[in-house]
Amino acid sequence: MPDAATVKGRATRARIIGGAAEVLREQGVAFTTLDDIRGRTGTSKSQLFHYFPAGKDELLLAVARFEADRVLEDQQPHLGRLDSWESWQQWRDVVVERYERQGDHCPLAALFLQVGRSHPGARAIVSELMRQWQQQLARGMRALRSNGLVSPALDVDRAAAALLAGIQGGVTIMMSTGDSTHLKAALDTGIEHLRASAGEPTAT
Amino acid sequence: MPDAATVKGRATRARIIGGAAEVLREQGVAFTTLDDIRGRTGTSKSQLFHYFPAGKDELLLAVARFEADRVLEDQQPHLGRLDSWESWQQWRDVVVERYERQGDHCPLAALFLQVGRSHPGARAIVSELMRQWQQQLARGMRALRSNGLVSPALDVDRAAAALLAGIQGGVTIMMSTGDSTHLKAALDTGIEHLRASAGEPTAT
DNA sequence: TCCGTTCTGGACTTGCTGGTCCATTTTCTG
DNA sequence: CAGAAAATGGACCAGCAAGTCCAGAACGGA
Repeated sequence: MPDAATVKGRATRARIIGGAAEVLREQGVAFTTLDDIRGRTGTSKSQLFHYFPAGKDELLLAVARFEADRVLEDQQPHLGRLDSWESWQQWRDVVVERYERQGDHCPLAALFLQVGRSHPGARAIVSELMRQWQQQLARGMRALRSNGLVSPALDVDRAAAALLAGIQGGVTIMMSTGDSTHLKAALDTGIEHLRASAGEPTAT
Repeated sequence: MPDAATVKGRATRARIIGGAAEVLREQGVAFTTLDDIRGRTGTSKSQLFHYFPAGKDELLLAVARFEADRVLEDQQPHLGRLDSWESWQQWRDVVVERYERQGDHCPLAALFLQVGRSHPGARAIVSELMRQWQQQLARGMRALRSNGLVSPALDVDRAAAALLAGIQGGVTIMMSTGDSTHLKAALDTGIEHLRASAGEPTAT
């Protein structure tokens, strides 16, 4: 898997992935050529194919992995410590801020569509990301439950799945409309749903 | 706007759009060429450019419009009559069924990414669809409120935005993972949230 | 220092695909 | 029926972008 046998080689490979990620965010997958990536990363055609022998698809997949890793990292440390209402709120703010900054680009979605469902590796990346994300949300909900902040009857896994869906959809809609209202609504309503499950009255 | 001056012309144009929509669903935008569309629709190159002078982008945009129109239509008449818990449930089932049938293709998302944010018309289509969809959900919630089924304090617009986000995200996740769990969770949790706002106890 | 491996540069090929063009047929109008 | 306008067929073009190739430079181990 480590496609470089040398320190220098690994550095180049990393530079290619990072640079490609930049270009892809700026131009979108559909409008990015290998030459664009070559230009940005200061590499030559042969380097691209040296590190990604299978060509463009392999490179795109590597970028997808790279981006997927960032997604959860960017939400830390908050996502890992969802054990109080304050920490949920902080996490919520970080998510909103992160995606508002990202604007109307979702590198992952684009990458996925380009590489295609046919490719075995593409699905795995997204599936794994979603699994981990949901798992962390569920863990936070269980922490709340341990602290007696939400009802023991709450179906944690379903609530986590719903919240995750809301986030994804909020981001999707923001990409299309440029408006983060839906993302915020999904997050706030989701958290509110947790609060309500504790019987705590909800202030709108 | 009506780019055809003749009955025959309009028919051909419609055939092109419909056929293109099929091909795009099957192969994905990234892998569909004008020749594929030409083959499927039994037309010639000159016809394609006769009805869509601006070329491929214009055609894709027309298909996007076509697909967007179907989205809400497919949810009728349920989406228009969300005035009882039963009707909400029916609508929910229709949505799940529709997207499970559609499988892992979201023509709109793909189209949008391909045509690009740059294109002025692309955003408008999606924005308008989201606006209408959310509006219908909100109307349904107001109907519930009129019938005393949900709390008057419910922030209808926010709840509708959150529910819509959940649906979008559920579909997105399903496209990536092939699993409709998240979509169902989002729908069920959203409806449950409405129910809870009425003070009605929630069965899990 | 020497030799094999890795890394790099960049010219070149090749196939595809969007788009053009014009001749021909069909349809509408009066 | 005649002439114009619309619709159609399909050959052709041009550019682009992915991928190939090989020569040469840098590097690492003995």
